[in-house]
Amino acid sequence: MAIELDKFDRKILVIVQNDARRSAEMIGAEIGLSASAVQRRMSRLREEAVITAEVAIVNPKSVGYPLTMIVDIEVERERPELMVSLKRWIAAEPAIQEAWYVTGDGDYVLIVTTRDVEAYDVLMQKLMTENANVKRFHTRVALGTVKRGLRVPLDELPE
Amino acid sequence: MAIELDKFDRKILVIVQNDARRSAEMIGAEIGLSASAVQRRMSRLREEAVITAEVAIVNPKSVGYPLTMIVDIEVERERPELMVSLKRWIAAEPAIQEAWYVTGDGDYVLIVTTRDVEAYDVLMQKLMTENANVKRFHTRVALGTVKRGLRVPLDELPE
DNA sequence: AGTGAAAAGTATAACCA
DNA sequence: TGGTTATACTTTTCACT
Repeated sequence: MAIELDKFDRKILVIVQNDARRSAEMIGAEIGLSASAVQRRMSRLREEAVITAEVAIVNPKSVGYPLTMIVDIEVERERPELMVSLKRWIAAEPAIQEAWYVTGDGDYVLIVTTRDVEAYDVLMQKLMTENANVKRFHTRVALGTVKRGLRVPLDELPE
Repeated sequence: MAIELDKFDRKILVIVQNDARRSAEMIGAEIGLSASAVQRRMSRLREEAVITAEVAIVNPKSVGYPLTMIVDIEVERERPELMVSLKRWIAAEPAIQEAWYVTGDGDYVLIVTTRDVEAYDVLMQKLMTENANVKRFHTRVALGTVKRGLRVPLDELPE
């Protein structure tokens, strides 16, 4: 699963994790490589799915999605087929931004964003109705976002 | 805070939230607008910080960061100045990808990624030592990632 | 692998409707 | 605002080290 990355690859990743619009020429000047070498490495990183996507980050508040909830879900693990369909349900629901299956008693942690509490209530009722294995859930509302990102801390690596 | 976005803006955002490499021409063809109209809207969206960044998403596993932890932190709220420095500490720590201040008894929720459990232990010891107001923390390890992203569900909007 | 240069594709900005 | 055109960049591809 881990792919061989040299110093240059890691430096490129550190840069494009912050700004994917940087031209290969600029990146090359920064790390000491020609533009075409940077381009070739970028295609390889995309090819090997080290870079899985290049996306625009939208400010939720400026488009009317100010609410973020951290939701703990307790699930009955007895029926594996229901677990599979729950995962599909989560994956298909746009309001659920992130979801992990975590240590503990059959728990999932969800990050959910909605326009208001009503929309959140509707969503969670739908979740309970359409997934019989969800026993209960516990909601925490984000009062403030300290940090948000998916950046992998490559700059911390030795060398 | 909320900015006026018409149907075209929202369609553009839906597309670039998934793929920021799409050319304005392709986007225009998809939504029925000329390339330059799309470009102009894109610059406006960047200008007004509706789009806050365009970034490459790196697969943590392929670069040797397989561990994700969901960490609940309990904080003494008595001294506000310590709260401020805790927030700064979190913001400055690259291993902490996300952090929210949430409802409950002075709690933060953190999403942390590290190379191994040792690195995680070191990090959390450092957190406790350098932030006197952190009373205790509780760790859940992500056994599986169902979904990961920062996509705002604009496609759900009326019209 | 890396470099450098030509060809193809994109973005940016000025102008008209 | 949206569309069109001209110019400047950027990426892509290819020949060579």
